[in-house]
Amino acid sequence: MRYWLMKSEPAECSIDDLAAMPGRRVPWFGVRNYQARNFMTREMSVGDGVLFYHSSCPQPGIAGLARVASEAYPDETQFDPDSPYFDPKASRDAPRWQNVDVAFVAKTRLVGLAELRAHPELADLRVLARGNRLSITPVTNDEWRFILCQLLDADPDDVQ
DNA sequence: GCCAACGTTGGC
DNA sequence: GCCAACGTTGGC
Repeated sequence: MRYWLMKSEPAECSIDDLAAMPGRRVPWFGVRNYQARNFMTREMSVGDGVLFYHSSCPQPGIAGLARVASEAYPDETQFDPDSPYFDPKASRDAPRWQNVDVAFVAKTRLVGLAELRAHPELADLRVLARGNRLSITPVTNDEWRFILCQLLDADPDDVQ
């Protein structure tokens, strides 16, 4: 079981939008970065924990919890000429881009960037690294546990 | 709107 | 394979 932080622009798909989806899940389409894609195809497993992060918005930060709900499979939008994510170099026979499904777990309070940066325990959180632009980043067990405790207002030592 | 940082492209 | 130019990301 691993943990991930996945960025979504709330104007595209907010945590509330995810909660309102049929089945409360959505294909994580539109990833067009090889490193992020490889996380989905090579390192994610069904059931992995996801920090749902709102980016490019007035209040960037963690907005909820989700779960990886499928193996990776070809991202439909790469084949659709009308999609902004269309990739003319992709074909059904040779897809370039993949996505997993992500399922809603909970909406949380907004944990903003300033708050995340204020905790020394999160000094190495990938999404906080200078110049980071990856839309999917790994989260360590300790980081996951610490952030959950922040959300639950609990002491990390009391939670396993 | 600015701009730092990074990924991708394409000429050589 | 190098690297300059360009496009994109994303916080501020």
